[in-house]
Amino acid sequence: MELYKQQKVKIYNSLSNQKEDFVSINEGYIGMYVCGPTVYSNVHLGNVRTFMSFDLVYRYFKHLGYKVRYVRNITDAGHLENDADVGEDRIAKKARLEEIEPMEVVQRYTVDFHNVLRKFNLLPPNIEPTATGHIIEQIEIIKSIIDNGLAYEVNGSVYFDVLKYNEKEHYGILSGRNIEDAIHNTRVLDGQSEKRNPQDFALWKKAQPEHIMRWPSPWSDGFPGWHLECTAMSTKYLGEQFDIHGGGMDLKFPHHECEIAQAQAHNNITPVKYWMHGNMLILNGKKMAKSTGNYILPEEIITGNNAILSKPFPATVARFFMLQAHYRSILDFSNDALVASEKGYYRLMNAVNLLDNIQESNASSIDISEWIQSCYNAMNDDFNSPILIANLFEGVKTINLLVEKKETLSSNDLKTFKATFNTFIFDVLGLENVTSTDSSEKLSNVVELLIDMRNEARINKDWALSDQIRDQLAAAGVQLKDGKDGTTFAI
RNA sequence: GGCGUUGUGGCCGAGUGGCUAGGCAGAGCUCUGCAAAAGCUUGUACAGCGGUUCGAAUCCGCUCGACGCCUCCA
Repeated sequence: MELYKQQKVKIYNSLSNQKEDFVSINEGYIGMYVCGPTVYSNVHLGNVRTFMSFDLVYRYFKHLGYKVRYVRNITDAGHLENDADVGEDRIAKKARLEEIEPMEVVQRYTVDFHNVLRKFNLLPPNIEPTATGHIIEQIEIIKSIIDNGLAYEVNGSVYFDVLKYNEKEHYGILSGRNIEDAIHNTRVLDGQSEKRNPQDFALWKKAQPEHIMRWPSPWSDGFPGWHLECTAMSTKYLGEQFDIHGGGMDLKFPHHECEIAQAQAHNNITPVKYWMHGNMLILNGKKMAKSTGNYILPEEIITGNNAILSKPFPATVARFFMLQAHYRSILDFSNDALVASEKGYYRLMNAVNLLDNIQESNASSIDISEWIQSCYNAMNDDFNSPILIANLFEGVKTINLLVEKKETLSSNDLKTFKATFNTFIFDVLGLENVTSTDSSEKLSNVVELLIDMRNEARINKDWALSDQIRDQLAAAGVQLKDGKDGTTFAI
């Protein structure tokens, strides 16, 4: 029997602001859409956190035996710098500044994005569509919305009529706003706006003559509005209504609100059953954002090449750090927190490495089924990875007791225990087992030699010499670890 | 100003109306020639003020603070 029939997941649905039992539209299948990056610059660590949160969701559903279609888009057109009325396209701007083709910008940062996510061990989505690859689909949706009387054309641009839509539907259903308040709070500043109301948003924008990113349409040579691509691509690959839509908290309004309105205006059905929003990664008490310069690049974690870092960290340690917080909580990034996580991470991996040293017994002295279910319970409760990790550390204690033969497991129990421990750490959390000793072989040989010399000195009870070797190695940054089975070292 | 989230012990970070989160650091113990490492054990907490309750850090109200969105951002 599939695991998902035994393990019932609850998801916090942003639409209802409460945890709901997850029931997929088609049993055994899940359609999931996550808003991807706008590829106009390098992704920062905050971006990575959001995608990692949904990587966790994807991995867990797969583990439960669901057949998941995971779609995550690449925004390579239409994302304006300012509001949908006046700003410059982010990618076009970057291309202008660097004097390269917009598609070169897109290519460069798409490749970077993939490289970064691979380093952090995120699984690729099943479909990764681009906005520019779906211009026709977007135009068709605009036509449909115009036909339904919920969009209007002005000077070659098409806008969504939010007020008209709001007469029958609730614009603001996701973000808990109502349009009347918004109208009262809107600053009326640009008199030359083509929009009937400031809340209206662009579905199609006519391109200025100098604008090089342009496609033909019934209204003008131009480009699609940012919100539209997600509606077009999610509808195309997941259907008019699908299970899960995810993204960063900052996309809730207006982006996801607009998606709901567009899809409803187009198909007359609300597009998404469960909306999920990952929270922000903050740095220096402020949101990480490229636009403010308050950010850290994923690469800088790995190289240590950032002023706030005391040293480099393996990517998987950063992953572990982020998974120690729940995806809906704001997470505060700092060097100290990362250092603390790293120590915990190595303790966890040390236990993983000890698993093979455990010997099976005739009978079990502990009940592992309860522990296993507690791991599932953690994940079933809105993907609570911090609780799962706490349970895994309970498992670490158990492993140490088993190694010391203070507890015992039968052959079957041991097999199940090992499999569960490994599955949650590597398949579900997506951690990788790296060793802290990544020194070169030469250095390793030299240290081994010194260890041999020290051990000889110790046999001769020449403590002065043995301590000198140990302490001077320590001063050089090489730490000796005397164990029962000999001496090892760490750098 | 509006909408929303949030305020937990030295630090990071979970959580529930009454029962230990967990990690790091600290302390004690085991091991060791000493030390380190490793393992085991362990203390300090729920912003403030009211209210509901037999009982609240957990529910409600107010105050103060922080953050996000309200123009683009994962």
